[in-house]
Amino acid sequence: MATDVIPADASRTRKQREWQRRETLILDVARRRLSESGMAGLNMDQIAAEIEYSKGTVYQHFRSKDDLLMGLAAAATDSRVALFSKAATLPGRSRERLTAIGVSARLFIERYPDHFRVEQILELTQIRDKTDPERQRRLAAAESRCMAIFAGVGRDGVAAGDLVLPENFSAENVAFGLWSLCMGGFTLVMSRPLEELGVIDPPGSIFRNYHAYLDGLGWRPLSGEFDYGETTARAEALLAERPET
Amino acid sequence: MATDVIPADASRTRKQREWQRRETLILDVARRRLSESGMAGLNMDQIAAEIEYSKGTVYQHFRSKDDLLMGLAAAATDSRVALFSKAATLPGRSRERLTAIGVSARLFIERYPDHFRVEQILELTQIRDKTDPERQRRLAAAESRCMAIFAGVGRDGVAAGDLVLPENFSAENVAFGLWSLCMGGFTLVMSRPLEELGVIDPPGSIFRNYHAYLDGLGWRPLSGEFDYGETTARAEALLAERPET
DNA sequence: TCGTATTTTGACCCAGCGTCAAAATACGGT
DNA sequence: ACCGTATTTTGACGCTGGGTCAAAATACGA
Repeated sequence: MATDVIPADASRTRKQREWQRRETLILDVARRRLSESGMAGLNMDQIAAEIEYSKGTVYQHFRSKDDLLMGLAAAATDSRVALFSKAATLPGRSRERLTAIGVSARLFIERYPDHFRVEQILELTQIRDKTDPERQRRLAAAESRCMAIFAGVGRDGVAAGDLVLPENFSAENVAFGLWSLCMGGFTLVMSRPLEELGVIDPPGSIFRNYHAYLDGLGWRPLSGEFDYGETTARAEALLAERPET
Repeated sequence: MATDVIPADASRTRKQREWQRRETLILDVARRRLSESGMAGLNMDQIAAEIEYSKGTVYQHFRSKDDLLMGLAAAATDSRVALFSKAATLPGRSRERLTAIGVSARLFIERYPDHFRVEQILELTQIRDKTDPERQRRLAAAESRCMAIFAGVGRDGVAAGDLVLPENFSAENVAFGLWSLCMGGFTLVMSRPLEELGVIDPPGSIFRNYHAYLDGLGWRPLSGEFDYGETTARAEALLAERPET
């Protein structure tokens, strides 16, 4: 009976595929719960029930609840990196590409609000222990890639003479500034009723702040001498493709 | 025997004082634990043990663990407001006072790192329910005061002709930008090894980013035409007084 | 068909939050 | 000084939810 003899290799991969599918399933369920009802709503027993496997099985994928959170963060950062790299391919001047990255930061939050929530939660929950080192490594690598994308654009700007970096200020420092502005801005927008405090159009304001900062650094062309609205539209078109999770 | 007849009024206040003392004690212990070992290290039983009262007594001050966290946040924001208001009194041009506020944001983190940690944790932990409405009100009021301080400086800047606000952009929007920059910046500094990612002198970079942003808005005098180093030194001197908790 | 390796299961342990009836204490009146 | 009432404090207890592990189920090869 040759039919029931499945090559060990194929069997292995089929199993691996199923395992992978299940891991994704766990992450999806966890992400939804976390985003819907916060940390309080994330419960290992419920996750197990929802995916129709036992708790022990969940614990074979993730060694602890924290590790599961870390898994969510890694997935989130991966999708962010995907969006960023795409944005950085926008044809045009360095600051236009930077604009595209800014747009992608906004799109990231619009498209994957759950991922952003997770990133935020991880931001301030000192986890690190009790989590799989491999997952930690993956997260760090993804962050590193984000930085590298920025730094690349920055170097191009310097090379083209559009940007002159101050002393002791690298392209990564600029990235740090923009990152602070976006992260801080979106965090505040999501956690507080800013309109009530007198802030007009907070989300739009983030974009404006982004450009004000770049203007302040003297990154040419300045927003007064260029139509970044058009650039934004092009970036949105570029990033509209492939709307998958 | 008139001596054992203590006026009801005095008795009441003595009790109130003791109660207040105990509340402060609880908050101090909780803050230290939280800052030292994160959420995992914050434990109602241990707090009770450490202050040498029973758990029930702790629960008379705070209706839940979340409520205790909210209490910590309120205390943190209060001390921030104190620092901000002081900073806003620096004599000089509007942007100098803004510089002083920036300095106070840094000092806040240096002086009360525990408070900052707490604010961060609260930032992303959806609590609100299960907490005393009065405490919520107090927290919102303190945030509102921070905004008001900024907005006041902004209005002065506009009045003096040092700042021209774009359309649909209020002084509060500027505050929002600076707030994002500082909060995001300090959060990143505290949570990640930025040097490893290529960022030179992250804390100093926050200050530079702050001024780059203000330059971008065209808030005069621009950093190229004024010695804000001197302003910073003055602000530090002003804020050095009264180093109490 | 059977024995071994692997995977899955869920009962179980325990930490920790929040409750509440009982104990302790304070206080006012006699 | 004594007692009764009001207030405060206590800690045992209930219960939820994270994490473990021996036993059951399943897969696989001979």
